[in-house]
Amino acid sequence: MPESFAKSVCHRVCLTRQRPASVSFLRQRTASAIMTTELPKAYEPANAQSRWMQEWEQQGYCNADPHPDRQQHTIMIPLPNVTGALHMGHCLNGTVQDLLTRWRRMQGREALWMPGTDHAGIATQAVVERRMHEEEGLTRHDIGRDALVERIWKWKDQYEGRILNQLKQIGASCDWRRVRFTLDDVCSRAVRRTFFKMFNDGLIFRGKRLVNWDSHLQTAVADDEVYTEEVDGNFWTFNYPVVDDSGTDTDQLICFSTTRPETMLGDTAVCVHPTDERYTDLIGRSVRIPVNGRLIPIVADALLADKELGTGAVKVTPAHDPNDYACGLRNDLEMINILNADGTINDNGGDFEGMDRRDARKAIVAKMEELGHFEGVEDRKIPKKFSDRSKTEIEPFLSDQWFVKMDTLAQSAMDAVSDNRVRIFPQRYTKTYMDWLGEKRDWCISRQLWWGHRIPVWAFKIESRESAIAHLSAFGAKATDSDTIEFPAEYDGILAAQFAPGLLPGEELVLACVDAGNESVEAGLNELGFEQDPDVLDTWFSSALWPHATLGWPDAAHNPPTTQSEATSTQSGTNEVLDFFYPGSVLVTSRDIITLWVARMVLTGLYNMGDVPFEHVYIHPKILDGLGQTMSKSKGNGVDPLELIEKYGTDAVRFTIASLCGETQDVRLPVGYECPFCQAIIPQTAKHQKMAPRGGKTPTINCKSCQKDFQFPSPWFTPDEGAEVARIVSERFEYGRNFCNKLWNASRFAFMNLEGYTPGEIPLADLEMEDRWILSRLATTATSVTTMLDRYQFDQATRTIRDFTWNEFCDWYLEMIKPRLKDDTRRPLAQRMLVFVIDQLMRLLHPFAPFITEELWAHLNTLAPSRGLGTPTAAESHVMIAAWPTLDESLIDAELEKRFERLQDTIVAVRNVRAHYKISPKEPLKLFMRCSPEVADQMNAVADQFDNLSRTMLEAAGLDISRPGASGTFTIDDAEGYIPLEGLIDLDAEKERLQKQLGEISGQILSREKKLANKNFTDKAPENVVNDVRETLASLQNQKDSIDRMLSELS
RNA sequence: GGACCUAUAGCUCAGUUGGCUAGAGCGCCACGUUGACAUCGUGGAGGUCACUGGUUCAAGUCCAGUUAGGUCCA
Repeated sequence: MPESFAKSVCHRVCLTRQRPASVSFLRQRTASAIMTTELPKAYEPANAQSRWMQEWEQQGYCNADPHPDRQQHTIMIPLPNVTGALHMGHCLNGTVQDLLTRWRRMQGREALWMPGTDHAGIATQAVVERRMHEEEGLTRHDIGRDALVERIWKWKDQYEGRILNQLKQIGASCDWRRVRFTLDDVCSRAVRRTFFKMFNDGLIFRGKRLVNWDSHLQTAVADDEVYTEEVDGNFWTFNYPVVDDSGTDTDQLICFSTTRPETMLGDTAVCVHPTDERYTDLIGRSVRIPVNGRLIPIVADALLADKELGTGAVKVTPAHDPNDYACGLRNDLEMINILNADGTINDNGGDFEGMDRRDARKAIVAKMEELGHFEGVEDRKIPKKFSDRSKTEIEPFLSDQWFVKMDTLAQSAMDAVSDNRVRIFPQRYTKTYMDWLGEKRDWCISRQLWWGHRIPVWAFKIESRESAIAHLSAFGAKATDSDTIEFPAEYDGILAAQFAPGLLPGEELVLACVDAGNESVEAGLNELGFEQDPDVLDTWFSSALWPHATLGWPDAAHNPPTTQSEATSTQSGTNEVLDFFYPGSVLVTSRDIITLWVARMVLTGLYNMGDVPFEHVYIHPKILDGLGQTMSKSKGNGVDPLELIEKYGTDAVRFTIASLCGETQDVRLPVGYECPFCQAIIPQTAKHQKMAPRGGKTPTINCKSCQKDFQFPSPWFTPDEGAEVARIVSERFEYGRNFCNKLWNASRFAFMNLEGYTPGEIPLADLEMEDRWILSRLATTATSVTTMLDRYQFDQATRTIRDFTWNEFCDWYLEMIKPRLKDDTRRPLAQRMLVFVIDQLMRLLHPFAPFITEELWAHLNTLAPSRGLGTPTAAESHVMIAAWPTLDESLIDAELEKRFERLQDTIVAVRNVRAHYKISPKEPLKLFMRCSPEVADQMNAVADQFDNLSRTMLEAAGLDISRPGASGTFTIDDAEGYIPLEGLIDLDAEKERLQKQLGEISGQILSREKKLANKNFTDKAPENVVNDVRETLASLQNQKDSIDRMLSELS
C-alpha cells in the first residue's frame, strides 16, 4: 500500500510541472518503468482543473488571432451581469459555448470566444445605492453624479473579476486577453458612433411614453424588471355630476369604481361603451370632477369600457394608466401628469400638491365623501406591480424618453432571418423573433440613471429658429428648410443638430449630438449654454453592439486593444480582427432574450456593419427544479454551479449539462439537500420550500440516512449562527461523475498494460475481430458526434459518446483484449490498438470533458508519445490543440458488426442461463451450439472469447448437434445453444422458461402474419418494409422452431 | 387575450422524414469485491406512450379538440 501511494504521489508531482518536465519524467520512467504505470485509483478533479486551466492560458491556446489560412469561428458571450454570480443558467450557457469553441478549434478553425460583462445599468446602480444608504445613510443626491459613478466603477472592478473567474472554473476557453466591458473605451466609442449615426439619419427622436416609474429609485424600469403581486386593497365607487352646456351641474350622475382615487386629479374623461343604452344620450356631454372642478368629456370607447363590469362607466387618466393612455390616444384626450418624480402630487394636483400619493388617496376619498360624491367601498384583492429593484409600488408615469425608430431597422432584421442569413435553432423560435420585430414598436432607449452611457445630446431652448442658427454661428450653422441644421463639412461625422419640440407646449429646442472624441465641440456647446441630457442609454443599447463593438468597430484602421497591448496598427492598415472575426458563427443564449437582445444585435449589426452579427443562434433549454419551477434564490431551490463543481468536478457537471441540451424547451433538475453530517441527499419537496420558523424555532429537516436534524438555506429565514447548514445539490450530476470515473479507470487499466509499448503501424490485415469491430464502431461514433454537434444536438452527442465508451469500449473491447495483453506475441498490436482508440476517444471527449481528457492525454503522451493507425506520428502536446477525429469510412463494416452482435448475444445468453441457475461466475461451463456450418465456423473462430467473457468452453458447433441431457438452453437469431448442467437442471423451471419465451415469440409471429395477410399492407406499404416484415417473420419462426424442439427434447 | 412548449417506466429524459417487438440513466430486486472501475460487474422486474376523435395498410410519431403544467408577448 505505501508503495502504490508513493507511486501516485510521484506521478502527480511530475504532472504539475510544465511541458519540459515531461522529458525528465520520461527519463525517470526508464529508470523505474513500473512507477509510471499506475494512476491514482480515482480521478481528482480539483487538482487537474487548476493545473490545466493555467497551462492552457500560459500556452496561449485560448487565444484567437486573425489567420489568413484558416476559417474563423466566433462566439460572442452573452454578457453576464457584472455584479452577478454564476448560476445554473450561465453554467449551461457557458458549457455549450465552450464545447462548440473547443470542438471548432480542434477542427482547425481559428476559434474566438469573446468574453466580457455588461454594466447592467439599473441593477448595479441600485445595489451600490442601497449599500451606500445602509452603511453611510447617503443617497445619490447627497454625493452627486460623478461621485456615485466613481463608486460604481470601484464596485464593478471588484466584481468583474469574480464572475470571470467563475467562468474559468467551468473551463471556459475564452480569449481572456480580449475581455470587454460595455462601458469601457472601446465599447463606449461604438455606442457614441451608433447613436450619432442614428441621430444623423433621423432614427432617434424624443417622445412621451407611459413608463413603469420606480419612485424610490426615481427612474423608469423595464417591463421585465417589474413583477405583479395580489395585495389587499379597496375598490371605491364615486360619482361625477353631469353638467349642462353652461357647465352647471344637472341632477344626473355617472357612477364609476376605482382602486386609485387619487388619480382623479388627472382624469380627462369618463368613458362608456358606445352601445351601452344607459349612457348613449350622455356621450359627448361633460362631467365635473368635484375635487378640482375641472370639466371633462364623456367619451365612448368600446376597447376601454365594459358594459358588464361594475357600473359600465370608467374614469380615464391617460397619464397614469396604460389602458387609459391608449384610450387617450384614440380619443385625443388631454394627458395630465399629477406626480412628481418622487411620487408626491405635483402642481397639477391643486390643493393636494406635495402630498405623498398614498396620503393623497385618503384625502381625496375624504373630500369626495364630504362633497357627497362617495357611493361605497369594498375590500378586494388587487394585482399590483412592484419594482424588482426597490420593491416599491410601480406608478405608471408619462414622461419624456428617447426612442429609436424601429420601422426600417426592424424590417432589415426580419429580412435577415427570413432569407436565412441568420438561422435560429431550434427553428420554432424564429416565430418569437419575427412576431416581436413585426410589431416594429419604437425602442425606448433612455433610462433615468447615472450609471451608463450618457446620452450624447446637448439641448438648448430657443426663441426662434433664426435666432438659433445665429446662436450656433460659431459652428458655421446654416438654416435649412427641414428640421435639420446644417454644419460645414469639417463637422461631418462630428456634430449634428435638429430642432425638436420642448417639454412644455410651444417650447422648441435645438438638440445637438456629438460623436466621441470631440471634447472641444462639447465644450463649445456648453459655452453656448447647451446642456447635456441627464439620462443614460438602456444597457441593451450597448449590448446590441457587442458583436462588432468588441472587435473594435468603428475603428477600421487598427486592431482593438487587448490586455496585453494598446490598439495596434496593422500592416494592411485595416482592423484585421474585425475583418476576420465578423460576422460571428453562432450565438448561444436562452429564449427569454430573443427579443431583448438577439433581435437588436441583428439590426445594429446590419445597420453598422452591413452584415449580420452571426449565422446561427442556438437557443438552449432552461433549467427548472424538480417541481417545474425556475430556479432562484427567492424560491430557495437554486443550485450553485461552483458547489456542484466542488462536489462532482467540472467535467462531470459539464458532461451532465451537455446531456440535457437538445431541442427541448425546459429540463427538470430535481434538487436535494445534502446532509451536512453524512452527505446523504434528501430530495427537496414543495413542503421544504415553504417551511418557515414556528414559535421562533428555525426549521430543520431530518436526514433519512443518519437521522440527524439539519438546517438548510431558505428565502424565509436565516439559519442559526454556527449551525451546520445543508447545501443544495442535485443527484443528477452523478451521471457525469460516474462517467468520468469509468473513463478514468478504463484509461488506468490501459496505461497499466502499456508496459513495453512500441510504436508501429497497425496493419489492418493482422487485426482481430474485436479490433476491426471497435474501429468500425469508433468511426461510426466519430461521424455521428460530429453530425450531432453540427446540429446543436448536444444531448444526443453526449449519449452517443457515452454509449461507445461504456457499452462498447469498456464492456466489450477492453474485456476482449485482456488475454492478448498478457501474451507476449500478441501484446504489441493490442497495445497499439488500445493506444489508438484511447487517443481518439480523448479527442472526441475533450470538448465535453476538457480537464480529465487533458490529464489522461498527458499520461498517454508519456507512455505512448508516438501513435496512430498508419505510420505512427508524435502526438500533439495537448489534446486541446489536437485534431478532431475524422476516421476513414472504409473502417465501418456493417457485416462484421452484425457478426459481432451475434457473439454478444450468445455471450449474454450464456450469462443469462448462468444467472438463472445461480451458477457461480467462476464455475466453468460447456457450450454446444446447433447452427449452420457457416455460423459454426464463426463461433469456433471466437471460441476463446466464450471462455474469456463467460467462462464457457465451446465444445462443439454445427448442424448435427443435439441437446445433451440435462442442459440449460437458449436461442438466438440463427442458432441454439445447450449448456450441460448435470445435477443443476430443473426440468420444470427450464420448461417454464421456454414456455414463456414461446408465448412472447408466438405473439410476435401472429402480429407479423396478420400484417402480411392484409392485402392493403402488402399492396400499399413500400417493398422494403414488407420485405423486412417477411424476414423478421422467418427469423421469428426459426426461433420458435428451436424452442419447440427444445421443449420436445425436454419432455 | 395572442403565441410557443411539455405530457412516454417510480424519477429525469431519448425516440430523425409514420414501419416499434417503445429505449437509456438513476432508483428497485437477485447475485458478485485479490488485479481498471462498488463512482463497479452480471442478470432481472417495471410502460393502455395524458385524454377523445380523425387521417392511414400502419400512429408514441401526423391532424383536430380536451385536460393538466410551464414560458414568452400583450
